[in-house]
Amino acid sequence: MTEPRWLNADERRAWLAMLSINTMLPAALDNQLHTAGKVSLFDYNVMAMLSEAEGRFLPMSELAARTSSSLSRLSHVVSKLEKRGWLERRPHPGDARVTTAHLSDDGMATLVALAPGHVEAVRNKFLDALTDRDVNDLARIGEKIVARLDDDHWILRES
Amino acid sequence: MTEPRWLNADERRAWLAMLSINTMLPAALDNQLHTAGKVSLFDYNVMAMLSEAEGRFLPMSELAARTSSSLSRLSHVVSKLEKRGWLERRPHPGDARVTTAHLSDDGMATLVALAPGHVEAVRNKFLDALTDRDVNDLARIGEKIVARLDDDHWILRES
DNA sequence: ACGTGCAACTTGAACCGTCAAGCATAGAAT
DNA sequence: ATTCTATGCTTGACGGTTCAAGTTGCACGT
Repeated sequence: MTEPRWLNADERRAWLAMLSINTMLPAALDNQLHTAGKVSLFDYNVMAMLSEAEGRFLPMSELAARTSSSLSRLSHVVSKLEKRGWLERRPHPGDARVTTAHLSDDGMATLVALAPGHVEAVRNKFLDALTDRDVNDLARIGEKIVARLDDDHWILRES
Repeated sequence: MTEPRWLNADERRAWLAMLSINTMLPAALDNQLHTAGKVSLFDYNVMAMLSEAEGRFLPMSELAARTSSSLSRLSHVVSKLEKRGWLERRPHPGDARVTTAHLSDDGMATLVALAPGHVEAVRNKFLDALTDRDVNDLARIGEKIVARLDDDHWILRES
């Protein structure tokens, strides 16, 4: 039981900024997406990840990994999006335990319609605050943090 | 209606990392705090902000600003913490519209008990991934992003 | 072939956050 | 004085997230 090492000035600045960003940034983007199309940032992301996958489908667990979410959370959301006709669940041919989520044409159309406004918001609320150098530094630092939280997170595989 | 500027490689890396951190980091810290004392990261933060204030109290709106939250969210949480005996609401002497939230001795004791484990988790899940230089860069970049989201956010006042 | 364990989900309940509405007070305008 | 607008906050309903528990199917050892 030793005395904990409290945060120094820079650590505190970094931590408080991170904390504020964590609540304000998703709120701002959620807001834009919700007024543009009654979709949350998470909903959007689920569909975006499917749209980039081969054949526009992924097993639930892979989709959960790519959205950094729990399987439970994902399952609820997929049910919701399925009711709207944007997604479809299908059994996996090779393994009866796995369910694959497929992005429907309607889902793709919705995503395409929402994408420009969303990218604009990402720039407006986030990237436009930064220089090219900042963006590069942030990518490097951000990936280190991701690695710390999950050492084989999918975003670390590509680069 | 011009073609939107899609993200380049570094922008995409920074954005995806930010997105993953936004979901995984609060989850990890929430987890630690919840198993240590049935408290959420937000609950902890509310109490921490009060503990650092003069006299251990703040008006609701100031507390909302310091936790980057809506007044509504804060009000619900303060009610919850009040029921646990950690906080107390009092009317403001000078302005009958404002309510002040006071951290009780019990609340302070709870916070003191939780603090070492929490700081340890912040280091373990976040700061330990970074060099001193990274921490400094992140503080600078993070504050730019915060400024973009709210140009007179309280964390920008001190520095 | 059978049991044991694990992996991939799904579900319902409890909890938390957001949103829209409402209320009381303060301050400004006339 | 009286109205008008803005500020500060609370509340309840709704929808989303988490948590614990349960189901099904695969893989492996015996």
